[in-house]
Amino acid sequence: MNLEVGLQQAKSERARAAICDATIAALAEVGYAETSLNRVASMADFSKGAVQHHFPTKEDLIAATLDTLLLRTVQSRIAEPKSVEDALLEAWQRFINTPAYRALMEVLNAARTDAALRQRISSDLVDWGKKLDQQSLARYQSVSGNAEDVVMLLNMTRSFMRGLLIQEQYGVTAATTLNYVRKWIELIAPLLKLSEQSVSR
Amino acid sequence: MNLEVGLQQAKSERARAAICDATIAALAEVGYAETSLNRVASMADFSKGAVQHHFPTKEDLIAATLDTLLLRTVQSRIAEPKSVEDALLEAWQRFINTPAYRALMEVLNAARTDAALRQRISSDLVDWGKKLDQQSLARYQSVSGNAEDVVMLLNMTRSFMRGLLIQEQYGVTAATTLNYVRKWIELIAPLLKLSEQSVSR
DNA sequence: AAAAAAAAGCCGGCCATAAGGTTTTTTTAT
DNA sequence: ATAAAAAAACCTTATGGCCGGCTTTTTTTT
Repeated sequence: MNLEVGLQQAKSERARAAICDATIAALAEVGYAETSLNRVASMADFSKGAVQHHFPTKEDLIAATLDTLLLRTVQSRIAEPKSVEDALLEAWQRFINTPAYRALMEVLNAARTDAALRQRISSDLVDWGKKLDQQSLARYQSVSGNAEDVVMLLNMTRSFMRGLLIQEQYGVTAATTLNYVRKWIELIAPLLKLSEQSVSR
Repeated sequence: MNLEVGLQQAKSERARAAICDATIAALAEVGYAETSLNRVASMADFSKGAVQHHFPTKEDLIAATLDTLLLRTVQSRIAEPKSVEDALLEAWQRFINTPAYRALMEVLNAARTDAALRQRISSDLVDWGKKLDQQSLARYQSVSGNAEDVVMLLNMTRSFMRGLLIQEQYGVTAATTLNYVRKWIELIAPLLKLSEQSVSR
């Protein structure tokens, strides 16, 4: 009767996932500095000891959370886009302008000044960047025929959207922000076209 | 003999400026969370008591520092630009890609999740945004003749550059980043032209 | 005497460790 | 093969060291 190989392992896995989810929520809501073990524990409905059992140090917790975050953003599939414009707008609405991406930015920002954390996560981030580039190449083509342009334009778009998230706070309405996104797309889209089979199953 | 109206006042003013400078450096180097009164005091070569005399609470310190930061970035004059391209590149190199701007972003990011701080600084930030918009209008014109476009394009440029600062950390070289900047300038420069008297003395 | 600066002390929250207790898995012995 | 024993994993609670922010008190300067 070993259908469920590792009842305990499964439980453990569930616990780790729940804790990482709570960490993401905390990062998005209160930022990196306030994302304490205490807070994460109470948000995940575990004791602090449980959290520390699964993730001995805070760095471990953050690194693990970042991994699930990166994985999630890469795996997020976009419904068959009709046009480049649609695809980019979707990217903003369902990929960047989300709590999860805000959590990601909190970690990135923290890593800027925390050398240990930066070292710990940098290789993951580099891999992630490469995956995103591959994804760009798979989904888009440059009208100029230059593959490098595709990667560049998509990275620029992500940069722009990240920048929007920061500006967001001071007197710029969501509608204005959306206008900026549309304008950006208007400028960029003519340089791109969708690949034939843009949906990879 | 009141030639020096407030000798003490002047000294106090100098102390405040030095403390704010130290705060900016701390924000840029170690981030918002680690910018403690202790650290600022030691960096500015004052006692903690002195810092707290001038800025009773951390919020006061941050708010004052932000003010000098905003003032400084607005006042930063750009040497008579030869072209739109030059002007935008200068904006990146001497305005955005600087420790001071990084310090500013630390405050902005902290304000996202710190309601009290956000409330405290929001009006300053809104004013700052307006000043930047005015500056954009004074320096640039849209080839379409539409003034709104100028404001929008310049704000988009700032967003994009902010986003570049974040990406900076993970495996993207400074040269690549500069390439992105150039590409963006290449895209939007044709939509803008310099105003006649772009230098307001 | 008033303002500025320095020093000292308190409070609270953070991360980390360690000592139990409970549940699951593995090993051993019959 | 199966039941008991041992080991391991999981989780809780308690504890301690540390540090940042705030307040109060003392000293220095003007």
